[in-house]
Amino acid sequence: MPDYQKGKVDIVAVAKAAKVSPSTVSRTFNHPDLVSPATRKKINRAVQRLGYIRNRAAQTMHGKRSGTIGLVVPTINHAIFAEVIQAFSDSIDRAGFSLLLASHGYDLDREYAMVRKFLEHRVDGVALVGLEHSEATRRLIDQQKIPALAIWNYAEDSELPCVGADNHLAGRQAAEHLLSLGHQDVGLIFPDTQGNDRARHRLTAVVDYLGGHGIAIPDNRKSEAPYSVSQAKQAALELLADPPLPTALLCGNDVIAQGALYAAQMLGLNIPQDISIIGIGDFKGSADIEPGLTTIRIPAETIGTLAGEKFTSYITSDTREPFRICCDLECIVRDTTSSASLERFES
Amino acid sequence: MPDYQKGKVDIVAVAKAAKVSPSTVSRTFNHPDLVSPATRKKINRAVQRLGYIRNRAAQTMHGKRSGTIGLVVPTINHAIFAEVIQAFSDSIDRAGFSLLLASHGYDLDREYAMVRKFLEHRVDGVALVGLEHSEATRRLIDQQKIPALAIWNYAEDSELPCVGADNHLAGRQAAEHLLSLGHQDVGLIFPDTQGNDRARHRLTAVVDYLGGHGIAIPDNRKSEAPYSVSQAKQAALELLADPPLPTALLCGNDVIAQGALYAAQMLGLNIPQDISIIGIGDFKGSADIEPGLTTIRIPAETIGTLAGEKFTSYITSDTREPFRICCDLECIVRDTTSSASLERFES
DNA sequence: AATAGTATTGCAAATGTTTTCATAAATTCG
DNA sequence: CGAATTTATGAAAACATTTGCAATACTATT
Repeated sequence: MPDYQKGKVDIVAVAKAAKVSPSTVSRTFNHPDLVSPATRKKINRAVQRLGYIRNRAAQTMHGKRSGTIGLVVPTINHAIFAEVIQAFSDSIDRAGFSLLLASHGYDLDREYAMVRKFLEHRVDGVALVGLEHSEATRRLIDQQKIPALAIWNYAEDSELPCVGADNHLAGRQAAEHLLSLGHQDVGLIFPDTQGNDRARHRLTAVVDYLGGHGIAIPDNRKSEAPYSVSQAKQAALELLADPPLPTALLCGNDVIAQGALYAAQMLGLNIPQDISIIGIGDFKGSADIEPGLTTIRIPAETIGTLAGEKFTSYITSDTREPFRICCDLECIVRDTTSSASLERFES
Repeated sequence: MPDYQKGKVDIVAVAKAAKVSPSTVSRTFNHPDLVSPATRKKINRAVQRLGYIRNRAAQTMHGKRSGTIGLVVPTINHAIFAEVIQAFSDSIDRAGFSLLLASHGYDLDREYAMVRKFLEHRVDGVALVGLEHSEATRRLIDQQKIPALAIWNYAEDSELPCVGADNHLAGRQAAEHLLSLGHQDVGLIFPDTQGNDRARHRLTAVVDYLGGHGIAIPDNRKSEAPYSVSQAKQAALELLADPPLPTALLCGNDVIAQGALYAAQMLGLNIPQDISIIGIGDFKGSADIEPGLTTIRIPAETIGTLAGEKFTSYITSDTREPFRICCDLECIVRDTTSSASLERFES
């Protein structure tokens, strides 16, 4: 019968039960090769019997790693980051780390607070979304010399190691696709770009690219909506309120595109004949919608997995070679975009 | 100029800088009222200057709470739990706790492993999804006397404190709604109920209720699909392959319902005229789909928030009064269900 | 059989806090 | 003004580990 009875099962209780010294118990865990098989067995039996569980807090105090990595995301709620979080979590779990998660709701001051909180917990590293962070956050990371990682964005000159995609490129590819189909009258739905460099990069790339090809976007073709299907739907409804309709809608991400799609369906428009819609992201579900959403695929799962692998090995290595990994984008053409001339013809 | 230079900024470094003893520094954090305002100011300045950050690992070792709560969910990826995770995270954050998150992919043995991992980190509590857990998990929680919470399900006789909804009831309400519309030929799409008591409770309730009203569900009206839009779409496609079509589809959750909806649209069916579809969950987005999905609303956000509040106060109280909270369901009728007779008539 | 290794174990110091207890300083009151 | 409190601070033990060093017990070698 186990006798895990009254609380306190620590390494010395185990030592006592196995009739060895605490050091030997500790060694059984940390350097099993230094302990004779016989004693090891004794100790393991004692561990079992007492229901002992190692105390990482105590280990951490010793300068050993805490075995935790903090991830701060803008939001957990929406489809946007769920996939990266999942992949990142699984990936670091495989390397023996646990995930501390927090969200800041697109408020960079809260992001700072979260990082600080994680630092109190002595995480072995902090992963943040995007490359734009408050000065305070950057200083903190710098001063505390805590391994940090930027996820989701890529920039060849980023301060932090990063694993992500080039959001400028994502915006440009979306614009390119529309242009290649002959669209000249494009509506834009993007979120507020304040504190959201992903969105900002995409938007400027889109505007620049179209501008570079002689297409200016008048204000009445621009709409702002947060990453919410219902609010995007609303915004799209307004954008499509009075004719002439734009021939295409380019959306800041797939959540917005989904909203736009529903809005168009609600208005009885045929997609893509009456209007083309393109998103960015290729979130889970974008493929399944009817009609399937054309989008620029950002490989969230790959990013999360890779980020986890690279970051954990960065943390555990003693050289700490910085790295920057750019994940490829892909224009996934499904059924929400088609040639502009055709649209004009049919309408 | 700050001199946070060479690593080790601990409480004694601060003490030295402020020319007080470490005890006083500690007290400034934990019992500010016991230290004179003047010294407090000196200390705070030193803290600032050195960039000191408290070490919770060391505190934890002292028997103080670690300030972390572990949450183990089946999956982060899908819409299903994203909302609860977000709400729970925010809620415990407000109470000063940090969230350790892990997922087990509907594998209860992995759930056990995750709980164990969290225990090593000396979390102040573990929250699990659902009431069904492996014997090992239950024993672990029991032996370690760790505060535990079941989220998402409610049962009046649950072993663990719980905050959630009654999934039997959810299933019955869905069936009731369909029956009240006169549907007699109902197709079911549910996930594997192995290790998923939510789904199992819903399914048995549906079958029982319909059975109790003389409606048996033949095997060819039953289909299994995991919580994935695309796979559910596939399953629905098969279920709707050969006539006669059922007049309604009752789906295990909204993700599946969404897949079913897309499948029906793909087959050119009119919804709800040709076929009614009802989901369970009312996930973010279900309201926005076209047509809006009829579903049984499980108030995820409320559950997450409430769970966080109740659990943190449970943990911090010394009495530890167990609690069980049942959150109300609501049948949200949108545009994917309508009367069966009408359907027959139109077809 | 004595010597030199090598494999195994234990001792004790160190890690960064918190807290109890004791002490010193400041305040109140008669 | 001196005694009795009250307030503010410090010293040291405790928390659960890990690890460098020293000690002991083997094994192999000649």
